[in-house]
Amino acid sequence: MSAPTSRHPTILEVAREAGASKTSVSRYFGGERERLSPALRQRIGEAARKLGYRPNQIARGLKGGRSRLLGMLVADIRNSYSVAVMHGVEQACREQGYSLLVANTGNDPAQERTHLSLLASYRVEGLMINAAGQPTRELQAMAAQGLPLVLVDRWLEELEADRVGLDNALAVDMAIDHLSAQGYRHLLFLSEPVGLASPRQQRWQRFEQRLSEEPALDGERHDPALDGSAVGALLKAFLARAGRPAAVLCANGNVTLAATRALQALGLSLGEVGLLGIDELDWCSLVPPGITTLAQPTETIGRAAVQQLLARLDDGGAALPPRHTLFSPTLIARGSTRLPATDNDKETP
Amino acid sequence: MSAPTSRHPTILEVAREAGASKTSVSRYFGGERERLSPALRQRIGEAARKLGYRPNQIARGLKGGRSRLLGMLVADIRNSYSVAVMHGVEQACREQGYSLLVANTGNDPAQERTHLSLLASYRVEGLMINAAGQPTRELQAMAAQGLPLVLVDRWLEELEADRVGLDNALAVDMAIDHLSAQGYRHLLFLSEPVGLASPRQQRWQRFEQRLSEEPALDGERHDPALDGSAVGALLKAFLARAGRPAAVLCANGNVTLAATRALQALGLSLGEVGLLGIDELDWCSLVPPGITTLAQPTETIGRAAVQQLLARLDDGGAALPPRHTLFSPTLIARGSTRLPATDNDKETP
DNA sequence: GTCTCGAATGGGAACGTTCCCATACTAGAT
DNA sequence: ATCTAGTATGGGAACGTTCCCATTCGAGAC
Repeated sequence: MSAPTSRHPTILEVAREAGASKTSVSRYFGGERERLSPALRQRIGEAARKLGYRPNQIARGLKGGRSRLLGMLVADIRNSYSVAVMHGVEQACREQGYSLLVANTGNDPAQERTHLSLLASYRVEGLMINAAGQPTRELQAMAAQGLPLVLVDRWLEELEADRVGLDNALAVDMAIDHLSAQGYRHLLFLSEPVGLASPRQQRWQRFEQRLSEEPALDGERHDPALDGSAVGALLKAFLARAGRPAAVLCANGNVTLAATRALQALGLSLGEVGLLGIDELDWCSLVPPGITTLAQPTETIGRAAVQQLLARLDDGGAALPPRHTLFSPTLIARGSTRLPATDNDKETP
Repeated sequence: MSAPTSRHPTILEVAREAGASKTSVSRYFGGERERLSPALRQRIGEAARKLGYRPNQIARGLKGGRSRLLGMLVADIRNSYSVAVMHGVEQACREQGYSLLVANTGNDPAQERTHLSLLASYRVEGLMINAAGQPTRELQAMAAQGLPLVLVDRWLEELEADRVGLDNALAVDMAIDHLSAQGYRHLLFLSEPVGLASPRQQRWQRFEQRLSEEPALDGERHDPALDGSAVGALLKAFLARAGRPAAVLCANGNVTLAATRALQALGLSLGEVGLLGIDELDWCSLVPPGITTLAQPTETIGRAAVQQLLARLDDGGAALPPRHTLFSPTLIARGSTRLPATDNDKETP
């Protein structure tokens, strides 16, 4: 009542001011300016400017069913990979005239369900999902209602939906090839708990497969919890067991961080024990002698997700089969995968 | 036409299914369940579940004027400080039953204006602003329309609005006190180009003030562009000029990154040349011997912003004076501000 | 038995758009 | 002159809610 809110002007007020009808004003802002006579066009433009009119997206969304909103469900907004992808998504959205409604689930499956229905209630026109858990049922329901869905990075086996992400098998291949070429023979694959997260599963499996194919290499796989001292103990035991030259392949950025910490705590220098991480982080070049990484084209992945969504939106449910778009990582070789020259020939000390 | 979209059920369909009126269903979902008889309540609940009904927020927002949407304008979504604050914002929003519409301006003032009016067109109920440029005019207009505004971290002098952020003077004080206590005498304050960014200005000014008050200390201030080799050259020249023991105070995370790179390139070890950064980053403990930082309570800052916004929303424009909420940083002391024992007494070599 | 009151429920207008359809006018063809 | 087609414009219904205002009904007071 006492609010000093000088209400938003409506289309009707602009029409009155311009001596036109609301239909004409609607056309003016709805991208049909060419249909208006130059005189009317000008009058409307002036009136709108004078009143500070801005079309109400809410009302617009109600009538037309076009909310011009795209939703993105992010497992962990503090994860730099997620943020980088989101950045690409955001840019692409803007370029296409959409806004982005972001929901962060904090890796909590319960939150995930809540947020999913929240996004639905805003009638987003499409949804990008970086799943924390397995909200398959909910997503199937949404897909059945005709909502375009794109799974980003992580996917759900039972869900027939478009997917965008890294070519995980290729990434592991590149990692192993590089480590092998650099002279490392004993490999430790280190992951966060694999669980149901598809990228972790894929990287994990590919590692096993490749190792079984390469007689010159041997290795182990582990997926410890990253908090606590498990990583350090694991590394120590592995190095004792495996001998040299040994290297650690980190399945994602968090693992790289934990492994680097652990190696430092053990007083081991990078390179002498090889270290290669999937995901490039801004500090990887900083820790001497630099950590070798496989960088994901995060921005591209984000843009691809939006593009895929809009393609679905366009073809109006032509029920094309799900499309999977995979991207290749880029190897950034640094000192952490360079064996010290002097140690060249003492294979197993 | 051919779309397999099995339309969202409406309140009317639920009402029909439950043998009730739309008003009752509206009450059921509008948080007035107690007003309904247990029998009716149950029938509506069942009908809604059966049809998979979900209130349409768009329609809801139109009639009631309550979009249940809060907007946040972020200068750079890839900046870990911004993301951390955003995380707090997002959590607080969720807890209060709001959703968050995020707009990233990529530090581009033009984008900023565009996004501001975009957010306005979705009729967000409040706006958190982490400004890239100086959209004072636009913000004044929005504030005049009764839209609650909170400036986060960066603020605009001419704009009378609530502010939430770090106590920058205190941060610089703590930094200088720590460096001084650790035995450093020659200080270099390094910032990104100060320009109009208020936190940079405040830190910059406080540094000058403090230095003029402390005869035991001397120092310089610089704000080079971070790309290119300017930082390295600057550091080298400063160290030659100033003598030892010298330390660098980095005004934010980006600077810390650049300075660390530059010191490494110069072959200088951390600690021998002191390094203290404002903003804690996850790699600061990794670079030997660890980088001393002043951590901001980012999560708290984000939550405070939302809280402030909702407070304004509640008092319905009681025109209270703008409120400024400042938070204290936490010092995390590491090796980069510990002088090597042997160098204790060669003040100026 | 009538009156009053409160609790439970429902009808209808309004929110600010879009979009279908009607109308008015101009110009050229007949 | 009349008809046709096209262009510029406007009126009104609809989108799915909320919220104001009835209406109904039983219980207790008179």
